Amino acid sequence: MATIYQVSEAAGVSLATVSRVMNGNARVSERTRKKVEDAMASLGYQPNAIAQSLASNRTNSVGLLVSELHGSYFGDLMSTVEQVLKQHGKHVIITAGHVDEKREHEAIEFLKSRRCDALILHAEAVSDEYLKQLVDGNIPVVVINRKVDDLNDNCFVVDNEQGGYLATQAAINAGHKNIGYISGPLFKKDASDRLSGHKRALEEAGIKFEETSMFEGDFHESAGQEGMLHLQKHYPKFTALVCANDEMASGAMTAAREAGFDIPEQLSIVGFDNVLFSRYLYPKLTTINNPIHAMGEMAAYWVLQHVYNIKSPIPIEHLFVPEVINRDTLGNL
Amino acid sequence: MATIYQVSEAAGVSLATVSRVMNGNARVSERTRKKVEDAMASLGYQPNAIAQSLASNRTNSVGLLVSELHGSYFGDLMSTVEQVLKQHGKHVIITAGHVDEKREHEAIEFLKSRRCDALILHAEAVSDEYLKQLVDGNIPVVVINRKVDDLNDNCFVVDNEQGGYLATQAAINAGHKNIGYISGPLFKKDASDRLSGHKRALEEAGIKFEETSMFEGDFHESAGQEGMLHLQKHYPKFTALVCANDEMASGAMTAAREAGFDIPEQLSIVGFDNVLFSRYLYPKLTTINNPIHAMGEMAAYWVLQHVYNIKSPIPIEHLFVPEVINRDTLGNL
DNA sequence: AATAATTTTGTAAGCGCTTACATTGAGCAG
DNA sequence: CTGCTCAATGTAAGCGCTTACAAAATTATT
Repeated sequence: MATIYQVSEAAGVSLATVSRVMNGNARVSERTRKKVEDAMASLGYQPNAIAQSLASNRTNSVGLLVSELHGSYFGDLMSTVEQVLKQHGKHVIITAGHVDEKREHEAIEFLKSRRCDALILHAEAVSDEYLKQLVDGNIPVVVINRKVDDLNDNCFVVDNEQGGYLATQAAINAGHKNIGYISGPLFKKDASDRLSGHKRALEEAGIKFEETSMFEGDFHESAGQEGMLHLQKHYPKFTALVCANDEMASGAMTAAREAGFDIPEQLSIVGFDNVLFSRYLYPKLTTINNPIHAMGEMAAYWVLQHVYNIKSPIPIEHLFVPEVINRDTLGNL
Repeated sequence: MATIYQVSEAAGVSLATVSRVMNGNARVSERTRKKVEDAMASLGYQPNAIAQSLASNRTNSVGLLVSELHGSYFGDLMSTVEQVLKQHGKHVIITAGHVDEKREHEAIEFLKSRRCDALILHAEAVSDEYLKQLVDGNIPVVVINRKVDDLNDNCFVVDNEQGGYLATQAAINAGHKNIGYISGPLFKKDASDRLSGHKRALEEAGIKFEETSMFEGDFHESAGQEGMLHLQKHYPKFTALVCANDEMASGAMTAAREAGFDIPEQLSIVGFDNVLFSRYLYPKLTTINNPIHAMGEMAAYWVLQHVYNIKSPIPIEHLFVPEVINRDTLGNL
């Protein structure tokens, strides 16, 4: 592997000059530039990014923490962030935190030890306190899908309460009065926000929220099935079911079908997130769009602007609005 | 950010000693180890991985190239590889090649410039020649899901021909004689292998392969819909449809439903890959398991063994066998 | 106690770059 | 032709570590 030294020798110039043509940040005469480029080409020279980083204190890479490396939600997020940053010559280092405090913490430490120029975090398990410390530290940090008090400028979130409201409102508008709800784990902010929205829509329509109409799941598919079973038992009069995410909606659909319900004729279902596979479902799932794509994009632009001084082509916004995606699982009563 | 120098000062020892306790590879007396560890803790010292890499010529990270960062197939692959490597303290740097020669090439160069200790590639667009060169170079490389001549020891592949054979055989065993086939793009080795398997099963059953029974798609969902339309027109007698991947099978299912077919009563469908969402489909897709999980695991173990001298807990194998996953879209005639 | 063997620790030379500063040399006004 | 300016290039220090080798401290051997 050729080094800059060999290039400088082959080109008959100094190290510094080679470095200059590589980085293009200082003036170099046309003639020497040519000599250096030729030398590079003939040696097949490839700069050592590690050495560059050490010397310049810049890695040109931003760390991205996601909860999982699979699943359409995170796939979307990773794809988007990578695409935007790569366009500007920056690279993404991805790690997974698996919604576990220790592992998230380790993943973040890893990114820091890797000297990422910035961090984009979808952190669910670490404490607000830790995140605040991080932001106060010497590395720029943005947080996706989580609102931390006093950290508004670093957070990009969808209005989960409004999303929950819209989902339930859609069901109400379709004439439903008895609406079951399968929630996410309520210790998670997004889950409890969505539930609040659900309750607000109910209240606004003059419908009383009944404890038995709700099941607290864990956002996984199986919780949808359990929830469906639970509701059939404890709240049998429901004609519509709002689920706090698409995975659980899918589970509920399977369970509903097994129980002999026609969807949406006998049971309407509304999901949340609008992940990619929601269109593969049959019938196609009516859901709430969680603009993860837009959030990822925005986070990437924030980093470009704040860390690399590349002006964002779109104004930086922090709160994203959800919207109803009408498909086939919500029927009129 | 504290450096090793500050730690050494605080602990009253030399740089070298601090480095030794960090790496645990040389003997250090219990007393000084303690002193150093205390100093580290009180300074909140975090080693600079960049500097470590430069000095040791080891990054403890392996590069992973996938075609896309989204999609269940790659999600699975990334997840698996990361999990295995992380268990052994190694990290994964993920890049996407987007099935484009130039971008794959750039992605690989990036990983090399990052001085990854090894590369795990799901490379679809670069040439065999390039891969051979890479393997001959000074960085260990393994290739997933692609068989390159003379590179058997570095390739991990599923037996696509056999998979294609099994898919069609399953349909034949269910009594079907007129079987449509939606292929992947035939310039891709896996697509043409699957088709060969399809033909072998047909031949074995004494069924003549008809050109009109096949449609060449591009592995995307839309190709499934197009293929379905094409077959209805040119090969209307088909009672079963084998698709070269699950995405296209999903598209075909949608088109079939729109055309009024009951699945599997009027039309049977068999997919290929067994990606995660195939179980979300309705009816649940009968498909061929593509052991991407096992391949990713194996590739990771290969790297651990060959690069880091960590013995693999399972014997290294290079050819993986596909198998039929019986679900609900294949019916008896 | 003296010496050898061994363990523990320190010294210093890099790893491959970037960059502040110094030097060189060309161009130009006077 | 001299002196000055400014663009082009070179020199060398250093980024934060690892590690070969040397030195010192400890333990074992006689």
